[in-house]
Amino acid sequence: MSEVNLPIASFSPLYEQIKVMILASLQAAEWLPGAPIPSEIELAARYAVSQGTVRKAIDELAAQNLLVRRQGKGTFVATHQEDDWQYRFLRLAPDSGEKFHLTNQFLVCQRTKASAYIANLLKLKAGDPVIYIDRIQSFAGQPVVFEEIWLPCTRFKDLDLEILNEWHGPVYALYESKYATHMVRAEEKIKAVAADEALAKHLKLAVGAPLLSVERVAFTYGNKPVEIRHARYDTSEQHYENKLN
Amino acid sequence: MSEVNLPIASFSPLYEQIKVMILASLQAAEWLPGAPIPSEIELAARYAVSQGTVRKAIDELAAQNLLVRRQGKGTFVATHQEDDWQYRFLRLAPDSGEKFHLTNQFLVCQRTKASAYIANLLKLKAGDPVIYIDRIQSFAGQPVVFEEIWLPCTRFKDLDLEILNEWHGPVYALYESKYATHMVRAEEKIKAVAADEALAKHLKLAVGAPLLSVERVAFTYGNKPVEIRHARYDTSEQHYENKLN
DNA sequence: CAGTGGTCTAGACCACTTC
DNA sequence: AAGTGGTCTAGACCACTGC
Repeated sequence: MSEVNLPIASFSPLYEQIKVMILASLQAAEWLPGAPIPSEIELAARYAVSQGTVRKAIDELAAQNLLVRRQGKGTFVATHQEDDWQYRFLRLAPDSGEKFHLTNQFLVCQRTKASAYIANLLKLKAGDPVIYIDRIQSFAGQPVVFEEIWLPCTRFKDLDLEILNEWHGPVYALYESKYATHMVRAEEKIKAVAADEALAKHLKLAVGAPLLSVERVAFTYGNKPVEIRHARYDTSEQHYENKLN
Repeated sequence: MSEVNLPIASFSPLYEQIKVMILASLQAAEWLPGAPIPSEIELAARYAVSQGTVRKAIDELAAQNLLVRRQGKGTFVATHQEDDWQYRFLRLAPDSGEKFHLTNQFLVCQRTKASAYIANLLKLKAGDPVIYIDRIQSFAGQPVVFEEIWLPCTRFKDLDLEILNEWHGPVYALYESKYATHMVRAEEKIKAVAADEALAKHLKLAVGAPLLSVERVAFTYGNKPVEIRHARYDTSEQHYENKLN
């Protein structure tokens, strides 16, 4: 009867607490994407723990792709602006195996009110203002992707068609450099659907042609959803790749 | 001019060498799926390194899902026979969110010669003997998945329809318990296709209905491909889920 | 209670980058 | 040469499991 009960939250090792503090600094934009964070020795001093404990915390954050370690240089905040991260979330690849350069064409960028469905995914209220975007991506002149994007207006205040069409590079790099929003992870739900008239026209296919429907919710720091995408891929000459571990 | 040149393979830390040795023991079936490997202290003694070095090696193998750590109990060889791993590679989920119990019906299990395509994926020669399997998986009485499977005859000598239909549980658990073959990872290529007559009949859909085509290559230890699957999913009431990190 | 994995430390030294 | 991350060690102690 001398035991302590209710060990509900039980036990949190030091390095977990340090992960939380580093995450807080990332979320507070104390260290920006692409910039180095303090060295392990400095962080160990700041948090009054050993270097090994800081290492373990950083190791786990690096495994989640939030930080990037570079031996001899330092540890950096992950960014979508680096060459090797440009297409980090793109799983579409040409069947031929050649390298894939998609060109962007933005068609629409307008303010609307969020439907109940979109509001729910973005954790807004139905009717809250959102930005709605349409784009087509082409490969070797052929339209391959038709994509709809929804963003909360609050975070992407002045975004418009001109900004989009003048931007060269991944959209997630634009979000980072102009809207201080770094995408950390995403979830996709995939179905096969038949092209309706509008889709068939955009992708230059027959009505009824099978398309891959990919719905994505993308999250920033703190598991905050900030972008919804609904893409349709023409998979006649390309495919969606996935690795299972 | 006194420097050594050609540091091509450069440097391999101790824990990497230990990973290689542990992998060798796994591949040699010295420790079987589900069984515990020796304790960290034993391994440290065996390899004449510190416990910390063994820990790092095991940590990385556990991160790749080759080993499973259980505090207080030991470290175990990963297996598809555990409850929580039953559907480790299944990414299909019902839209409703309810839990997904698929029932299996095997239609065909016969010996053939590998086509050039299949042989290439399995790293065999065209014409080498393979087993060809058809199955249908149903959810709540509705057929949802039609799947073709190719296996090298050498590894799955006596596999037949009776064995398949008497087996209750995941196919990968069968491979483990009867054919000493543990699947480590897989790669999938996904497209949208239209149902042909045969598919439409199997899945009780109209000809031309959009289906998700999922081609999988599954690998055992040593990156050896040992199974090809070509599935077609009816995604009208379910979807393929993926997480991007 | 003994045995397992898990945490944390302090210190030595190595590998890589930059100046 | 100085600064960074990376490896390795030895030892103390904690948390969890099962006998």
